[in-house]
Amino acid sequence: MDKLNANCAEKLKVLADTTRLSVLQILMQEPKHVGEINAVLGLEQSLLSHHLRILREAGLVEATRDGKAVLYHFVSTTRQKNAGRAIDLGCCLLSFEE
Amino acid sequence: MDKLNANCAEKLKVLADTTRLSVLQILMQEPKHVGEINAVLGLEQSLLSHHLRILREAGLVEATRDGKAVLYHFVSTTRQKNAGRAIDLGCCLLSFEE
DNA sequence: AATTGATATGAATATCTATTCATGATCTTG
DNA sequence: CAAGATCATGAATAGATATTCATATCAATT
Repeated sequence: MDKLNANCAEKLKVLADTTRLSVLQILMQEPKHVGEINAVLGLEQSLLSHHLRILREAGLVEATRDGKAVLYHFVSTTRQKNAGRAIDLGCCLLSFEE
Repeated sequence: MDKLNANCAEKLKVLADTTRLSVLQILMQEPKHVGEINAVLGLEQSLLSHHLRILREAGLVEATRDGKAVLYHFVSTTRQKNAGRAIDLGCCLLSFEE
């Protein structure tokens, strides 16, 4: 029961960041290259890269090579199909729809 | 749009902690005194108190004096009435039901 | 194969958050 | 009202996370 919470907290930490939320919002609309994402956010190149890694390791986004660029897309799970604009953390479901 | 995310991230940070999740779980069942909460969690007295303040300031719990003890209860919002075992952050809804 | 473009990685640092410790406040009871 | 019980607060520290900077990787192009 405490271990479950630790796991859940860990996943929430991934989302509890302005930059990562912005990235997710962007990718929830459509897949984008790193450069395109940063055209919107205007961050230090490496900083965005670090945040993308965190999102990747959390399984929230996936990357595929596309020429010299890399294309990122939001990973939607089965549970999300029923749940509109939401993010499935396994432990809980974060829904943004009003 | 970035400010909204900043606000949302701030609220998620409150939840992104093992101890605070545990406290919320406990209080979602029924109101409890600080001592009762700590009978379950077994933390340093002041540490629990610090976490309770964070939850209070986020509007997730409320405290009322009860003799020399203090009774805490989970604050449920209207939006939650439709949403079973969930936490309303204003910016988004966290649901724990499976 | 050398150069350029696009992204990732690692180490160093800065910033924030959790934890502890000592102390203060509030209520009850003898 | 002094003492004990319960909880809160503040300052100090430890620990974690974000940010920067320099460098590495990988693919395309010349």
